[in-house]
Amino acid sequence: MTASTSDQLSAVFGALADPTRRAILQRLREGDANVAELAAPFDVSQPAISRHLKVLEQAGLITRSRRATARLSHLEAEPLRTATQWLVGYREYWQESHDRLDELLARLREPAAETNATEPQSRKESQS
Amino acid sequence: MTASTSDQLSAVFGALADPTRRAILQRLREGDANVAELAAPFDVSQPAISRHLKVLEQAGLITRSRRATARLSHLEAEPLRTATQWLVGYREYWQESHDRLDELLARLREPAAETNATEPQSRKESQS
DNA sequence: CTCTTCTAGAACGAAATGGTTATGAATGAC
DNA sequence: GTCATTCATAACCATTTCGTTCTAGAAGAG
Repeated sequence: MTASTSDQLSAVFGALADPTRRAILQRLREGDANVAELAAPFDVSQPAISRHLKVLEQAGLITRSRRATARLSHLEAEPLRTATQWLVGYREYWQESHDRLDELLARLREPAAETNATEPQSRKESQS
Repeated sequence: MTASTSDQLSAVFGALADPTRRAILQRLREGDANVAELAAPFDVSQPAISRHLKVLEQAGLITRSRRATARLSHLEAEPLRTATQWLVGYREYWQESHDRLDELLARLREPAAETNATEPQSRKESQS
C-alpha cells in the first residue's frame, strides 16, 4: 500500500505542476462546472482543457458526471490531503522560523478565505 | 510578487512529481551529501542524478556548496512550506472527514518521526 | 428520425523530460 | 607542474507532454 502511494504522489504533484490545472481546481471551488465553463478563462482550445481534466481525473483530483450532454467536473480534495501529509513530513525542516509555522497552523484553523492567487491567462473572444 | 509564486509552485510541484527526486530529498534529511552518495541507491548514471539535483536546485529545494572536489547538496525546505500553504488553502474541502484532518493537525505538532516511506529502486552493485 | 449541443478522441507537431555515454572543468594531492 | 577525484556539460535518443485542428460520439430537443 506504500508502493502505490508513490505513484499517486507523482500523479498528484504532476497534476499540480501546471498553472492551468491549478486554476481549474480553483474554479471548481465555486462549484461543479462543465468543460466549456472551465475552458472559458483560458486562451486554449477545448480539447486541451479536456486533456487537462483527464490528467486531474487520473490523479483523483476531480470526478466527473453527466448532465444531459454536458460533463460536470467535481473537485475531489482527498489527494490534496495525501500530498499535504507528505509535505508535513518535512515540517521539522521549516521550524527554523517558528513564527511562520505558527502562522501556517493558524491558517489551518481559520474559517478559510481565499488563499490562492492563481491568475488565468488572457481571454480570447470565442463565441462572438 | 504573486505572479512569480505561480512559477515557483509549478517548479516545486514539478520537482516533487518524480519519485527519484523525492527519494533524494528524503536522503538529505539525514544530512548533506555529495553526488556520489546521492546516486548510490539508484540504478541510474551519475549525470542523471546531477540533472535531478539541478531540477531540485532550480525549484529552491536544495542549495549546493563545495568541499574540495565534492559538491554538497543541502535540503532547503522553504519551498515545501510554500507548497503546503497552497494545499492548505483547500482544507475546507477535506473537512468532510474531520477526524482525518484532526489527525493531520496532530501530526503537525508531533515531534516528527519518519513520515515518508519512499523506497528507492533496485540497487546495482557498483563498488564491489 | 433529424438536428443541435457538448465533449472526447484521432492525428499531428513542437517542446520538454529523463535517460544514456563521452568528455571537460574544477579542486586538492603529490 | 602532473595526477586523481568529483562532478557538470555536451550530444544524442526515446518518450512524454502540451498544444493544435478535425472529426466522431453521446445525449437531449424538435
